[in-house]
Amino acid sequence: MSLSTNFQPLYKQVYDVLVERLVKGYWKPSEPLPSEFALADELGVSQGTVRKAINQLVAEQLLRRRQGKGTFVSEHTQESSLFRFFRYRQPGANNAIPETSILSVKRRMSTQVESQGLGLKKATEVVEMIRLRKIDNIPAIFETVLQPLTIFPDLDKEAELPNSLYTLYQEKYGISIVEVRDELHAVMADAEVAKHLNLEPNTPVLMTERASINIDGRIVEWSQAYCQSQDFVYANKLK
Amino acid sequence: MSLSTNFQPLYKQVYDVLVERLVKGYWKPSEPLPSEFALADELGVSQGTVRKAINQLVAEQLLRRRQGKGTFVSEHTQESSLFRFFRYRQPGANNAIPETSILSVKRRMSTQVESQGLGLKKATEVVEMIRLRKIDNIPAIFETVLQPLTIFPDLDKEAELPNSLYTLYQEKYGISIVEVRDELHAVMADAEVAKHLNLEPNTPVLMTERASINIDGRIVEWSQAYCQSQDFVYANKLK
DNA sequence: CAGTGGTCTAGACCACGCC
DNA sequence: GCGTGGTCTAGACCACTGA
Repeated sequence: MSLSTNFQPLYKQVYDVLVERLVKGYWKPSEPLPSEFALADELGVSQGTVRKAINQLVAEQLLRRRQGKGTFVSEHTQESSLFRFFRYRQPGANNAIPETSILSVKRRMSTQVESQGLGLKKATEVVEMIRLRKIDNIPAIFETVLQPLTIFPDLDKEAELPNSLYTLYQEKYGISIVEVRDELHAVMADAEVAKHLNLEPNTPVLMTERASINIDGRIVEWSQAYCQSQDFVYANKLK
Repeated sequence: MSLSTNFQPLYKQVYDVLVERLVKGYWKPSEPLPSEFALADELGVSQGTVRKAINQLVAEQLLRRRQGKGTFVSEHTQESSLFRFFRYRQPGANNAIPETSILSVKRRMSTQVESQGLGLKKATEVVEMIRLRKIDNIPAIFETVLQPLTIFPDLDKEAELPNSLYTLYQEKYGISIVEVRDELHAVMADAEVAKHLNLEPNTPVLMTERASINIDGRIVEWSQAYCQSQDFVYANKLK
């Protein structure tokens, strides 16, 4: 493989090759990559250069390394992806893991707002999932998730929908979520939200709009979630 | 300098030495550090090891490097610290910079909630600043900021309070904020908040409690901010 | 034990900023 | 031209894993 045609640093070219292979599913989640020396030989660079590219992918959590064992493609396990992107918890608490129940799944066309949230100019056919998530057995989040059928064909026919959808995305559709973008609003709970969250009408709730980004940079999911704000907060560390 | 007494990797020991010097103000913001080779000589390690430690500090934004010039201690300029930690903006917008006006400054003892927010077991004497921040000339955020006087002696006697306090903290008090922890709530605007944000009473607003962390790991500031949610959102990217 | 990643070194050359 | 950081290499040794 020739790497010398353009003027990016070698390690960046190696990085790009690795990302491309990950995107294309050349190595599957939880599989090991070849060793640093093997990759270095194949690509015609030194082991240190491969290491630098791999380290960046580890920092971005696309790969994991274990000394003595090897370098592995990250899996989105239930717990890791919940911990990583789930921000709601009791005030001061460290972490929370929600239980999720699906209220409905159907196909429909996206509205204009939703299309825009998905980064599209035109309406597209989507799967709409409505879910209720509980934290410590308290109804916490009432959520509508949209997935374009072009990206997730026949997602609505899945027999089992897991607590964290990202696991399913990765295993069945080759989609690895590497980033989410949230916008938070404070709104009044409407009758439906209040009912599901067990609130008085006209209680303020947190509303999060979230776009989820695949490893290849596309928005592949858009959701709108209402979280009751009596018992829960959206916690965020900025560095 | 001997680095061989404990069992941490060399680069980590170098990192710790550098952090300690930064905490103690051995090098001031915007000053250059010695070159990699000079540091390597002084500490008795190779240049590559120093580089690894410095790279980590660059990733944490405590240092900045410029090829051909040197390595510099980050300054919290007005703009950079506003961009870095200011999360409120119009939906879909990329960035916003607020204008800030100070409504009041006084000394008092912290309440129990505030002491806890500051990570303290007992009440302490604090400066309380109340500020109103506008975005695009719209009153957006009504905010109460608390600083312990033990950390910021005579802060209430400052003649000029800048738009971003972090600049002042760094220049006058040797405090460098490296992390903030936010908890977001949705609450009803009370009469005072509604008045300042130009809202009808009983409008839902976003309330953010923020603890700000110094380079040495201490919480040095705690604030509570009410942001109107008609025009603005709290935007957050998670990776 | 062999194979993996983790650390550390020494030295080469390049790209940039400045005098 | 000189000094800085940026990249790349080659090789040594250590620490962990599993057969």
